[in-house]
Amino acid sequence: MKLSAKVEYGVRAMAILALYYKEGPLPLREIAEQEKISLKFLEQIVPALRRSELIKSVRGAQGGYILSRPPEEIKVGDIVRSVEGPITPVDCLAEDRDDSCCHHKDGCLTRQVWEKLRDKINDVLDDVTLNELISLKPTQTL
Amino acid sequence: MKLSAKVEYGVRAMAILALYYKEGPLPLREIAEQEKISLKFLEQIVPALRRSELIKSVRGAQGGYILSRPPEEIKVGDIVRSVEGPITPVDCLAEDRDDSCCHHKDGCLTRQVWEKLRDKINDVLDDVTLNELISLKPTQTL
DNA sequence: TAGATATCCGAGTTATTTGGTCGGGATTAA
DNA sequence: TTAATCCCGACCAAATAACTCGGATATCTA
Repeated sequence: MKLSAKVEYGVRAMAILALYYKEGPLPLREIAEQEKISLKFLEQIVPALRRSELIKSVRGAQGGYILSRPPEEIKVGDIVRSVEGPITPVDCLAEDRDDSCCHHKDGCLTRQVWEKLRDKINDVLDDVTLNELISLKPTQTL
Repeated sequence: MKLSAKVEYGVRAMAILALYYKEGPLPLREIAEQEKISLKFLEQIVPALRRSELIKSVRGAQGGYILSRPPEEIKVGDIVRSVEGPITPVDCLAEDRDDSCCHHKDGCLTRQVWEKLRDKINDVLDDVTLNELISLKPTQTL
C-alpha cells in the first residue's frame, strides 16, 4: 500500500510550483535543487502532469513550468492520478475488466471492501488542494 | 497504490475460514481449491496470520486452520496489516524515522496529506469485519 | 505401529516494477 | 549565436513480487 517515489516527487514539485505561482515559469532545475531530486528523474515525471493539463510548459531560455490553474483549484488527487494512473487497490478493480473480478460467478465476497477503499482514498486526496498544502504550512518538525 | 497479491489472497482465505468457522479446522487445500490459489503460495501467506493470532492451526491429519475469534471480531484491517505490515503510503511515515521526513528542517509541506491518507485507509479497513464480508454477500456479478 | 494428511520451514527461481541514468534533439530568450 | 530549457526515448541495475520446490514435523485414524 505504497505510493511510488514518482508520485511523492510529483506532489512535492507541484507544491513548489504553487509557491511560485504568481512569479511566472519556474525551471525544473530550481525544483530539483530545492527538493534534492535528480533533474533527469524529475524530467521523467512532469510530462504526465503537463498532459493532464495541471501545468503548462514554457520552452527555451527563461522557460520552465507553471500551474495551469491557481493552487486552490488543484487537488492532490489530481496529481496522484495523473502520475500514477487511477487508484486501484487490487487489479480486479481496473477499468478493462468490468465483469470477472475473480473466478467467482456468484459474486466476489471481497470486492466491496476494495471498492470502498478505492473511493475513500480518492476522497481523502481530493479533499486537499495545493493551496491548503502550502498554507497549512508546517506540521513543524516538532 | 496497490495491495499485494498476498494481501488479496489472505483476505479471501480469511473470508472462507469465516464461512467455515463453526465447522472446525479447514485445511489449506480446501481454500486453495475454492479460491484457485496455489497451495504452496497459500502456505507462505498464512504463517503471518497465525503469528498475529488471527487464526489457529491444527496440525496433522484432519487438521487445518480456524479463526481464533468469531468473524465479527476480525477486521479486514487486521488482516491487511498482518500480511503486509503497517500501512505507510510513503516511506517517510515509517516508524523508525520519526524525525527527518524529507531533508526540510522547516517542516515538510506534504507530510500532512500522507498522514491523513494513512489514517483514512486504516479507518476504512477497520470498519469492515469478516462477518460483514460474508453476510453483505453478493454485489452480485451484475 | 503404519500410513495418510496436514502444517511448517527455508531456499531457490523467475518476472515485473521501480528508480533511476544517459544522450541528444527541439525551442526560444537574450 | 549561444545558453538555457523543455522534450523524448532508450537503457540499466536493484529491488520486489509472485511463485515453486523439497522436505521435516506433527497427529489423526485404522
